[in-house]
Amino acid sequence: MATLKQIQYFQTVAETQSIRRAADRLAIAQPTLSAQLTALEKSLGVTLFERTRRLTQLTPAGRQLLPAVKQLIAQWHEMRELAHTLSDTAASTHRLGVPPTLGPYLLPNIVPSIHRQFDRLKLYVREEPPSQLETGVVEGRYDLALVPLPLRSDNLTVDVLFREPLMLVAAREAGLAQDGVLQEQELAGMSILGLDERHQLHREVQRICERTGAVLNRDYEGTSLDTLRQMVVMGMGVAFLPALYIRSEIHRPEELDVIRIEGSHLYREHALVYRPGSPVRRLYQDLANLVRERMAKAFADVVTPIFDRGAASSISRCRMPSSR
Amino acid sequence: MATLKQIQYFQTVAETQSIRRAADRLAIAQPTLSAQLTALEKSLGVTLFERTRRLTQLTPAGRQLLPAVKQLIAQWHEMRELAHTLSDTAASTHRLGVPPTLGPYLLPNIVPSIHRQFDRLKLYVREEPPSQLETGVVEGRYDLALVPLPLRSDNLTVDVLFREPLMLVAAREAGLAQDGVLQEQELAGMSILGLDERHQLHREVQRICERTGAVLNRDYEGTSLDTLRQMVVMGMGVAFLPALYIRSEIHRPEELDVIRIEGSHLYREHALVYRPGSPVRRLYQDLANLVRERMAKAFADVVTPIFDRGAASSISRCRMPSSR
DNA sequence: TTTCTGTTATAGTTTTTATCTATATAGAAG
DNA sequence: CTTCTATATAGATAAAAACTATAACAGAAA
Repeated sequence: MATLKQIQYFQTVAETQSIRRAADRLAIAQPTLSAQLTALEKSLGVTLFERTRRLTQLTPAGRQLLPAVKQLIAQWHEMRELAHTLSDTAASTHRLGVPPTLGPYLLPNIVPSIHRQFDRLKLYVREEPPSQLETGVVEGRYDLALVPLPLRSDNLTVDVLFREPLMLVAAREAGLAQDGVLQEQELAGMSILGLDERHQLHREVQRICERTGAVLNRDYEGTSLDTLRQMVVMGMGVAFLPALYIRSEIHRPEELDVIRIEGSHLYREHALVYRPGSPVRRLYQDLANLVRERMAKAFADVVTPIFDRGAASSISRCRMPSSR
Repeated sequence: MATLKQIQYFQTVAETQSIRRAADRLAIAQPTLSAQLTALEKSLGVTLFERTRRLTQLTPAGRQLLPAVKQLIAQWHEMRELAHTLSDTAASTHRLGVPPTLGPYLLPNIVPSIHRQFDRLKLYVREEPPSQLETGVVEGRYDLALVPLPLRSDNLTVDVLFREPLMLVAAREAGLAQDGVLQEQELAGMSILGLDERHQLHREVQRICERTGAVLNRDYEGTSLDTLRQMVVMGMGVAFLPALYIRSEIHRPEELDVIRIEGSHLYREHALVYRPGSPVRRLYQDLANLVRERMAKAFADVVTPIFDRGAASSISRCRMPSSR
């Protein structure tokens, strides 16, 4: 099988019309070049050069092969250049999965600062339910994903990002919000609207209801946060909505009351996950930090960035792969 | 420097998502493949694969490099195929030089039968004065050329093709042609029109004039055979024209008398020349034979093919290069 | 847990091949 | 006829690509 070297030799000899000069230019010995040319001719089954004492020029066949050779080498240089660009890991396209209840409300604030810091990094973003995101990362359909905790899979690296409160939202006329705050106990018996059970948020709200004595209304379930909000506006009940959603989408406070619940565990936690073996995990850690910092700056009033449980202790049941 | 092999390995591993399976498909040992992949990654400066126990899949960078890799390999196969086609020497394009006083009148009869016998051979034909044809072949601007003898250069292989009579042409009203034949002695004192001195034919006619005592009229010289013919038609004198030209172009015998001269050396000889080192000289010998045979069939009444002085003894002052 | 299985990585060896130096050979030029 | 220059050949060396055997390790199964 021929080599790229041999093909480059071919081109150089064709250009210089001399094995000797080509050898000089290529910084190899002349007999080496002679031998490699012969080897290439043999492997292609064509005599490429007519060697005379005065000069070495292309045969008709060699002449017609030359354009293809040049193209091949050009292609090769192009590929090397692309590889060089990509050698900065932050220059490739990474496939990021996000859950539908977070992505649209978080990314618009995050992506610009990612591009500011990693100017050649590109993101290919898709939305899917968190469980599919996890398997997606494990199976390699994604390079990394934003997912709510806890995780199902135990073979992913987890960088916890931040804690996002779940706020109670009620129609204005319900008159629940005397001062915008309720005690956790006051939730008991309330009828809570939720998303359908394929969403992770369904389970989170369910957990809260169990603990506080509220009742999850399963007669009407939303298929997205927006429909859930509509259901609340229409007076069908109250609902827990993520703080980032509220911050992004609820622009008309006259319609809805947003109520903070005094108590614990009324939040969800989001993490960035990726395969422990990923050669660019370092980049992903940087991305996670970037997200945390960005949250601290832009959403300090809304979410709680989690730094301490970051890079060091974030790997669940999974030893650090030996670095090569 | 990377090799085409390594790039092919890359593609196979990307396709099979497994070093083991790729090694099987490539019929090499698995450690070899591992090593070659590592070598390629090192030479490109990019980690291409994320190796896990379960499978081996592309990194983001590797994923983006894959299309370039596929293109490179496709290009390579294309080139191999072209080389294979060209390995039949009769499938390439050969640059043929012809003199203006022969090419237009010979080639239309020759080229079709060349294509009949060598159906994939292509000719790139250019017209130039014989002396430039010779240097053109020596310097590699042509692969082969049709030239009149004798040659200036002594480092070309010469396949003599045929002998072409020069016929005397006179205006009808001159009344020279009692029976279409003249004795050589009768030329003495005649005023002969010729081409300008850059043409080989000028010298040939000059030689004839010197021997027969005819006078070469240098007041009016033609720049092509056609203008020479016009000069004869207009009654400016008589001229020697090559038999093949007459056969091709003189369709109106009422205007001109074509007279054969009884005597010797009233002809020119044409040969096919090429560099002795040409790797396809065998093909050129075949072409020469084809021309001779074609002349014997189509122009037996006009020219004399020369077979005996062909392949064997045609090399003037030039030993046969040692075949490799 | 332990064992088994399948995958990649490493070690050590052999074979192949790319490269070098030195020299032969043969046109071309003086 | 000699010298110069270009390519080819020979023999030796170094590089690399290949193999076998085995280690390391994750995941599945016992």
